[in-house]
Amino acid sequence: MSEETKSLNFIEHIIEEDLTNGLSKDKLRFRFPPEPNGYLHIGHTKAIGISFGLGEKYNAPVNLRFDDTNPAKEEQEYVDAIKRDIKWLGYEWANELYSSDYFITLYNWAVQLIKDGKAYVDSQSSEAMAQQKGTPTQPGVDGPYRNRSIDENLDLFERMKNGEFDEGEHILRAKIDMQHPNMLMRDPIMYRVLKKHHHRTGNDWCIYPMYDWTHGESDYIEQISHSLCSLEFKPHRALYDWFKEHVYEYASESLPMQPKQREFARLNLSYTIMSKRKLLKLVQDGVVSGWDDPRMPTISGLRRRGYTPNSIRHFIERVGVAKRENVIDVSLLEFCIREDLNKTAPRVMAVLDPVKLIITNYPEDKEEWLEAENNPEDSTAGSREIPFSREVYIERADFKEEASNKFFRLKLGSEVRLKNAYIIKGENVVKNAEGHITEIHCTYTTDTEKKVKGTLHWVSTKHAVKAEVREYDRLFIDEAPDSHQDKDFMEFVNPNSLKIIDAFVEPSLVNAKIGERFQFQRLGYFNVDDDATPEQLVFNKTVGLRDSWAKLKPKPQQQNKPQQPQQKRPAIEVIKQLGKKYTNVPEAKQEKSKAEILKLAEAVSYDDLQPLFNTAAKKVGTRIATMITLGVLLKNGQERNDDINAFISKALDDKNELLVAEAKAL
RNA sequence: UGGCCUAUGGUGUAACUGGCAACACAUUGGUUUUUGGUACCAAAGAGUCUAGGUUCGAUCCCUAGUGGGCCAACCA
Repeated sequence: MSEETKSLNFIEHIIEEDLTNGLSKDKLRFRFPPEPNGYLHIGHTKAIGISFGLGEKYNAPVNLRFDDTNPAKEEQEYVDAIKRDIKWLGYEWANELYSSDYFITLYNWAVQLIKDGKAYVDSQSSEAMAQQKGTPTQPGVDGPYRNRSIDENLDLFERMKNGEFDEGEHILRAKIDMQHPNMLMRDPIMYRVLKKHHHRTGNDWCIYPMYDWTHGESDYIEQISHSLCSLEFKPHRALYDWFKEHVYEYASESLPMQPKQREFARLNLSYTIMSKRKLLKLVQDGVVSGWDDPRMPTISGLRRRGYTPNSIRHFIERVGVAKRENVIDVSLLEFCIREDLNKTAPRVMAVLDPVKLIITNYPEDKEEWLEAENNPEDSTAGSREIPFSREVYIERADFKEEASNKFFRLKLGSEVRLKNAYIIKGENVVKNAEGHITEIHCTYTTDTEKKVKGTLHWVSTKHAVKAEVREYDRLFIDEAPDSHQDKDFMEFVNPNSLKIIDAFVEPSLVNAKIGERFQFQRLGYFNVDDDATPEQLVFNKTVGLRDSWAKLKPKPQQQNKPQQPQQKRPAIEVIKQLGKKYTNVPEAKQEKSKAEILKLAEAVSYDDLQPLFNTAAKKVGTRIATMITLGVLLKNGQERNDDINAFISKALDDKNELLVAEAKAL
């Protein structure tokens, strides 16, 4: 197989460069470092996909490291959920590790740093420290404890560790530079006292290391080669390196690899929020049923909704990796799940909004079991039998008493196919007192060969199985609910994001098991929800099918709008465009461009052209095109004026021969 | 009154580090079809934020401007 040379993203470029500069391939090592304080969401899958994807690409180990340095927020429940979600996505970590595993090493290094005069104990209030820290635009000032003696620092720090102080009394900070333009370098905090129970270390510790001190050193201990994180950590890099370089002095023999932190832009999805804190609020306020509510952008939510690991991995691949802020349209995610399910999901029939259809010339007591293909995309999927009888349900939207011939479905007097069954013809309707259609009467023919425009799905009323179908709409009505300074994201919650439908499904579905995915033909993809029981089927609508009919429908109302004729671009614009590349293209194309410009020039007025006389000297191509166009205008009777003469004479002095030649021609 | 990052069709990402701006989604036509699905074919859509500079040649390198983002938690 010829490996297709896929273009590399900027991180892969960095790795390739390191490799060519002598980094041995077997030294490559990555990590995914979640804090166990919430559930993983679709945004995390980007980070997961990048690090684990790199691991797969280079056959390098990827550690799963729980960044568990804040016992106030972290729980075992989240650890378990995160592991389950990553496994479900199909990734394997080399080692399951915890930052808390390194508490003792970190502590010893911190003591070394104190001994080297690189860290000190500060005993002020957090307010006082914030004061001294300055602002992004104003430098900070040194605090009163900054020059404590090493011995005092050592003593205080040990007593902090021993639990002699309350929270907030003392902290340990690195001694860097209170005037540094990067605020993170203004003597950042390394340790704080926290008398909390930790989900792994219990009550062993009452001082806990901060992120910056822990994260880079954990990377270093694990000998991670490339530490990838999102853009907001860019300012942390200076500190990451500062700590790393100092610790390297203590451990370079046993730990020779110095990790590199590199940052990429995180994923944003339209109509979605990605903040753990805000997702937690949706759960706590009961807006959704839990972290795994099918409307949630969490991995567990997507899983329950019916998304496949494959579809999510493809999505992440397509999203790409770069450094600029981005908003991905949800339609890409939907495309990815349809793409996957189209190939794999068995087709079945279900009617969500039923109306009874009676085939008057079909015997009342007759029933037939007709063969139905399970998946036209998969020849190995086989077929099943579905029952047919005189009375079936069809979708209410599939019938109109009369309609234009754009309507391919059932109407009175015309024919349509019942999928996998017969061709029927609409004869008449029965309505109740309110004029609501209660029955559609039709006749059938066994000639199934003939061509008809439409095909309907159906379920035999006698054999139909009741099922609950949950149809979801986006959770937020705003494209970026997160991004309004003046409004809370909760204001944009869509009140109608869940619709519960009593539906009829074909009997083959009675034994459908939780998690199984189907295509309800002509409707969309559905999976069996966790709430389903042997007595009550429950389906989630994962995503609808693409529906080009739905797009046609709203048209009649807007028909009156004057048809905007395909606006042709003004000739002068096209000329500018041709000109821009003029000097870069091969001669043959140049001639073609010139011919085109000559033709277009006929449609150009002097007023259009005049502004181009001021084109920057550098833009020779545009000037040539302008010159050619000017030639046409002059030929057609345009009189010479000062502007024209100045433009031509300036061109005559140019270095570019083409331009000079065109100018001479005038 | 600062520092850092960033700017390419509607969206996202490319362009082998300077050589006719490509791919995917979305859009619009068409063909096939017992799913108005799928598949296939085609079209349209940017000349790369602006102004300078270097160069035979700039999306790419340099400078300045402008727009967007991040940075002042004993959070990660």
